[in-house]
Amino acid sequence: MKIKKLPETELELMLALWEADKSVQRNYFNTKFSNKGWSDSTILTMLSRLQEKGFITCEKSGNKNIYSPAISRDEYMQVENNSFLSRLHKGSIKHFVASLADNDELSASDIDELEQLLKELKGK
Amino acid sequence: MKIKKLPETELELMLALWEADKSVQRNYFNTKFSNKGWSDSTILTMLSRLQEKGFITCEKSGNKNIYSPAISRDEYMQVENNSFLSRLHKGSIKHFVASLADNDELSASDIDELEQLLKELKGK
DNA sequence: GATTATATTCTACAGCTGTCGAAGGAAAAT
DNA sequence: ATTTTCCTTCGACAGCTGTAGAATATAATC
Repeated sequence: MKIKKLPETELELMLALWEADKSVQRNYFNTKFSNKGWSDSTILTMLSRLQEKGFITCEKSGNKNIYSPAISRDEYMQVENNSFLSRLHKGSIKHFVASLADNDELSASDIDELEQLLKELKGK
Repeated sequence: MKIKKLPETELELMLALWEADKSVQRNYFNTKFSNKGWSDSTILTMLSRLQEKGFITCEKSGNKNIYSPAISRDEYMQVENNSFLSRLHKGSIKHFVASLADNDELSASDIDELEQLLKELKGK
């Protein structure tokens, strides 16, 4: 029952589904990803793979499929967050932020926002 | 000349190579990854793929290969860091930290360390 | 120099991903 | 009831990954 990381395209669909925050039908993805030039088949294949993998459930309404998430965004985020930190930053958020700073990818406003956020978190 | 993300196992080799911080021969990886149970062939295949992809260079010394990185750790980290943030956290480190907090994956000491680091960064 | 031990290169293959077109079934339009 | 239109399910296929045995080249040993 361990959650695995999804390949890129399947993840995009999941993110869209979580964002919808309700059950949707295939068409939702079509419009959402109209820019990608994916054929209906492509989207349906990805959805059925997500289903096999246990990320979504699918029920029929007439001839149409209705999709719902079977795994929550938070559950999945945990997997991705941990995987990222442990693979690349010794499992520590501090190392990650330091890495961003090393590469000049941390702006002054990023720093301010972060400090602000940390202050709030401590308040709890 | 855009750097692409590496698959898991190739990345592990690269990380090891960067860590070595000098040119190494195949044997280095063997000992480093003795726990993985990889055969010599497996390691050599991955190395040759890394070479094709332009991540390392390889020169011969007698019948032995000597490998060196052709892409720096920092360059690569930038790719991974940005990809991670943009794919999953709206491109913002703040959102990422917030996500960790939401999932109770940010300990008090993480927070302290981070604040400390940010303070130092501002000092520059 | 012939034989034995090593290291590398080639070839292979199954499973996963990204992408569909073709085939089949239900709904809508005539 | 028939035709047309949608929608979904079924293959399909090429490229990428993980993994390694077989074949080959090079070095070491007798």
